[in-house]
Amino acid sequence: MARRAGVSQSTVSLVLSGKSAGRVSAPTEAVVRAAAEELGYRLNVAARTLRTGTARTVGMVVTDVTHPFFGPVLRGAQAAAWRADYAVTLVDVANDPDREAASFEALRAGPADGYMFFTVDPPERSGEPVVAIEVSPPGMPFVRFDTEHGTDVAVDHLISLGHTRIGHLGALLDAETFRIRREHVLARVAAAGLEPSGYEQAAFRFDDAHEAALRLLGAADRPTGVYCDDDLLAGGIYLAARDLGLRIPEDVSVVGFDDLPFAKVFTPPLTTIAIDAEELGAAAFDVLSALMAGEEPEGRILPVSLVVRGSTGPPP
Amino acid sequence: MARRAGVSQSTVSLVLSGKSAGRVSAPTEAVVRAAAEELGYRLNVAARTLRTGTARTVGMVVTDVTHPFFGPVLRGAQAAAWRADYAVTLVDVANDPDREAASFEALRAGPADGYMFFTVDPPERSGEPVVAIEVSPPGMPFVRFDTEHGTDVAVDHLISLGHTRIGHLGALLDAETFRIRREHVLARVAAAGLEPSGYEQAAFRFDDAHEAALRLLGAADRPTGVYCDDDLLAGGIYLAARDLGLRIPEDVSVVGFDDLPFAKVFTPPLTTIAIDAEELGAAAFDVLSALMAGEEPEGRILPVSLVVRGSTGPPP
DNA sequence: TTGTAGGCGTTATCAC
DNA sequence: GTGATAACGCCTACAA
Repeated sequence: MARRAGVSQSTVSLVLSGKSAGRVSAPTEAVVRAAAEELGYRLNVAARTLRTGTARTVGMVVTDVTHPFFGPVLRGAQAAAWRADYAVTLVDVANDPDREAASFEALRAGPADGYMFFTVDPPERSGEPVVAIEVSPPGMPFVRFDTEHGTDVAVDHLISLGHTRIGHLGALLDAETFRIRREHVLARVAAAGLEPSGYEQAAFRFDDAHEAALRLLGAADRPTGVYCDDDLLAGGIYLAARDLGLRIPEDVSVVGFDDLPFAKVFTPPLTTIAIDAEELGAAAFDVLSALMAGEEPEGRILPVSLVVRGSTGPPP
Repeated sequence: MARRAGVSQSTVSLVLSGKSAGRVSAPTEAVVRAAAEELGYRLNVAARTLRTGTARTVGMVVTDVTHPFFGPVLRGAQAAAWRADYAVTLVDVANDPDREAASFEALRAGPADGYMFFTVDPPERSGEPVVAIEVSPPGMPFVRFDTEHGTDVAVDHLISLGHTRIGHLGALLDAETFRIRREHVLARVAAAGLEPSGYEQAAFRFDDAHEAALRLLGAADRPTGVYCDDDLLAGGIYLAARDLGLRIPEDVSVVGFDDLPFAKVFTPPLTTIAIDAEELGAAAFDVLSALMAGEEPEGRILPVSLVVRGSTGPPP
C-alpha cells in the first residue's frame, strides 16, 4: 500500500482515481504520486470493480475472428471504447453453434458492463446492455449495414449489364444478414422478369467456396452473372473459373460484398459492395455507450456503395 | 444473494465453485443449484479475483488486428486458454508506437494473470509472466516460427531456379522477425556469389505494398525474383506487375511468407512459406501457462515449409 | 455436513 | 484538506 509510503490513507484513492479536485492539497498529491511511482503501485481493478459495480469493460462476441472483415470492426470498436476510457474484451465463438451459449457465459466471467454481438444471435436473457451487430433482433438496439440496398444494387448492376442467368453463391452461416441477401437476390431477379439461376452455399473459406462455385458453374445452364454474399466467397468463383477454363468477366461476371482488401488484387479486380467496417465497430460502441448511459438508442443502418471493377461485364 | 434462497451461506461458494467434493450433501447441493438457476445468479468475478488474487484471464497485445495473420493466432491461443479455463483479453495497438506503452497500462487495467505480446516488443518491466510471440527478447520466454529457415529456403528456391537478380520487399515495421529476414536474404544472396538487387519497404497494406513494388520493379535493372516478407506484401508485386505489364512468373518470380488464405486465389497462385498460425497461438498460451505455474519454460521455435505454386519459375 | 467470521483493495460517507 | 470506517461479494480456515 502506498499509504505507508506517504502518510495518508484514503487520500491515495482520491489522487489515484483523479478525484483530487479541490479536496487534496498540491503538496500531498505530489507526495502520493511520487510514492506510487516509486513503488510501482497502481490501483487494483478487481477491487474497484467490486466496489463500484462497474468494470469499464465491454465484451464483443464474434462468430469468426478469422474472417478478414472482423479485424477492422474490432479496431473501430476498440478505438471508440478507448476514447471513452473503456476496454474491449473479445471472444471468438469459432463458428461453433454449441459454443455460442457457453461463450456468453464464459464472457460474463470477465465482467463487462455491456456486450456487442457480431453476427451471432444475441441471447434473450437481458439485464445487461447488449447491442447487436449485423443482426437486428426485435426490441434490441443494433448496428448494421444497409444490406438490402447493397444487394439490390449489386444484382441490378448485373441485370443492367444484360445478364439473364443470375446465380447466387451464399453464406452457409444462418445469420440474418445472409437471409436478407437471399431474399433480395430473389426479389430483384423476379422484378426483372427473370428466373434465378443456381444457388449454392459455402463456409467462409476459399476451399469451401471453391467447391460450391464448381457446383454452381459446372451446371449445364450455368449462370453468366453471380452475386456472392461476400468477397471471400467470390474468391471461390475465381478458383472454379480457373478450373473450368472460364474467363472473368467474359464468361462469368462476379460481384462480391465487403470490399475486403484482397479484392483489388484478384485478377481481374473484383466488383463489390464497399462498406466501412471500422465505422461499424465504432457505431456499435457508441450505441452500446448510450445504452449503458441509460438512454434508449435507435438502431443504426450504415450506407454501402457499389464499386465497379473488372469482374463484371456484359454476358457472353 | 442466493444464500437467502437456500438456507446456507458459504456452502453456496463450495457448490458454485465446484469444490463440493465430499463436503456438501447431494440434497443441499441440489437446492443451491436450483436457487441459483432460478435467481439467474452467478458468481461475481471481481470479488473472486480480489479475494484469490488471480483473474483466470490472460492478455494478448497485438500490433495490428487487421492483418489476416492475426486471426488464427488469436483463435489458437483462445482455444488453448479455454481448455485451461482461462479467458483471453485482446488489445490492438494499431501500429501506433506511442500507444504500445500506454496499451500495456490499459491492459493491466483489465487484470490479467499473464500476457502475450505478438510482434510488439514487450516492455521491460517484469513482475508478471510474459511471453513474446514472434519476438525473442533476451531472457524472456518466446514462441516464434523458424523464420531463418523459411527465409533461407525461399531465397534458395529463387536461386536454384536460376535467378541472379534477387530483390526484397520488406516490412516497414521494425520488428525482430523482419530484421532476421533482411539479414538472411542478404546472407543467402551473398552465399550464392550474387549482389542484392533492390530493397523496398512497405506497410502491411496492399496500396502501400503496391507503391513500394512499383519502385522495386520500375528500376532499370529490376530484380527477376522477389522475396517478400509477407503474402500481403507479395500482393503489391502482383499489382505493380499488372501496372508495368510484367508477367508472373515469366518476367518476375515472387515468393511470399505466411501462406495467407488469399495466396491460393491470386493469379497465378503464390509460392510462399507455410506456417501454422493457430499452433503459434496455442503454443504461446502453453508457454505462458507453464510460466504462470512457476516453471521456467524454454522458448519454442515452430517449423515452416516452402509451398511451391505458380508464382515462381526460371528467370526470363 | 454446514455455519461463522475475517479480510482481499477500493470507494464513499462522515467526522474531524 | 484529511483520516477513520463500512461495505462491495467472495474464499477459506475454523468451529459447531
